[in-house]
This record gives sequence, structure tokens and C-alpha cells, in this order.
Amino acid sequence: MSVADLISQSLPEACDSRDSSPLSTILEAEENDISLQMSSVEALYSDTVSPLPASIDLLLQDSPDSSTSPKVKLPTSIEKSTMKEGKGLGKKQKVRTVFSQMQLCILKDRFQKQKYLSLQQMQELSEVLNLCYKQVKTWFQNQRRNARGGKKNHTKWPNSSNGVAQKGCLPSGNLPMWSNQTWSSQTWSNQTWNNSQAWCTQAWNNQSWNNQAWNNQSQICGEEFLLPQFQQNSASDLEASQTIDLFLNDSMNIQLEEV
DNA sequence: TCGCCATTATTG
DNA sequence: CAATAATGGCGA
Repeated sequence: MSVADLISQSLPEACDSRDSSPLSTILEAEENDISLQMSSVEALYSDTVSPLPASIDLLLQDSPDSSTSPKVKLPTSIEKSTMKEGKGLGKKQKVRTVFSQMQLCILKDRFQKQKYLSLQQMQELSEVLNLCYKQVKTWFQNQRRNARGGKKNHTKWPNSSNGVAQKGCLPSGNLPMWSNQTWSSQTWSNQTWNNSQAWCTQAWNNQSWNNQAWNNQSQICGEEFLLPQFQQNSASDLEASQTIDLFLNDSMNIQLEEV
């Protein structure tokens, strides 16, 4: 499979992050050309994370986009043009990106701890998820809204009553606050990430996961992360995990103001 | 500029 | 039809 495919998955051209992200976001270039972006991204990462070159692309966006196993949607170019030409004329076609399970997982997890992210934090997160800053921002925006639930009960989180394993996959209790400046990256990588690894892997392995599936899954996630079966994942998965670990730590180190 | 809101449009 | 990513307007 080509990395391009994977990438395209989470490459909404709708994001004008370049415009929105003041802090020169690295990943801006990608939106333009899939092919080009690939190289740029690759270069970028390989440069940043010297040891593991392209693996990042894979694991990140790749998350076998669960959303729809059969036909991986290529939101970017193909889908767009192929869409409805009828109204696609001069209209603004929204490209509704379908975030992968992994992306959602990370997003949700983060959201549980932080409802508001600083610009840089969002950017970092976006890098990690290989999404646009704008998308992350929007996502949080929407989440905040339905988290509040107040007006329109838009989203129904799996379990809204318990504050435990409800939405996220990672039991917040075991995780160090993303934004708290105290914990060391080591702590994160050694302890927390183990869990993360598990759930990420899980996410990758179970393509069939749906948002609803989080319901059930989240519970196991809460207690039995490191199931033997998950550890038997392929090398690529492991590699991926490690990769994430790496850049995650990297981003973590950047640390800025907290909420 | 961002956040929040209401709305729109896509996806399943 | 429900869920939700993304857009645009408004205010701080």
C-alpha cells in the first residue's frame, strides 16, 4: 500500500491551517499535493525523528480507518471531484473528514483532560494526528459544545453518567495531565504510554470499531490494557507505537502554558 | 485572533 | 435520520 493512500485519509484539503496557524506549521504543505506532501512529510519527520522515517505516516493517519473498512475514503482530491458535480459547481463543498479511530481516541483522551488547548498545543496535537490545526480546533470546539450538552444535545457520548471510562479510552486517572508541567516525559513514556500503546494498537487491530464500540471497548481499556493478544501485533505496529511515543514525547516537551 | 453559537453539509 | 466535521457570524 502506498503511504499516499494512508495519508490522504486524514488529509482534508479543507483545512486552511496555513492561514490559521500563525506559528508556521510544518504540515501545511501537505494539503496541496498528496504526492508532494508525502515527501515533505517524510522529510520532515525523518528529520525530526531521525531514526524512524516514514513509519510515522503509517501509524498516524493510517489507523486502518476504521470508520469504514471497505472503502477508505480519500477526502482530498478524488472524493471531491468524484462527488456531486451537480452542485459542486461554484459551491463550497464541505469535505467532511472522517477521523480515524486513533485520531479520535487521542483527541478524546486529550479532551478529557483539557477542554481548551492553547494554540501551540493544538498545533502539536495536529501534528501528532496529522491533521490540520484548524481541524483540531474545530473538533475541540464541537466537543466542548456537546460536552456541555446544554443547548443541543448533539453528541451522545457512550456513557454520559459516569465520569470514569465513559468517553475516552484511557482512564484519565492513570494519565498525567497533558498540560501539567510537572511530569517528566519519561514518566509519560514509561508509564502512561504503555497504556496508550495498548489502546492504539487495539484501535489499529480492530478496524471494525465504531464510535459506539468505544462503549464497550473503553471499559476494557480501563482495566486490561496490556492484554497478551495485543502484544502480538506485527512489527509495524510496534514500530508505529514507538514512533508515536517518540514524537509524542517530543511534542510533550514543548510544553507551553497550561490552560 | 479565538471562542461560542447556529447552521450547513456530509457520512453512515 | 442521527452524528458530526466544517462554516460563518458575532462578540471579547
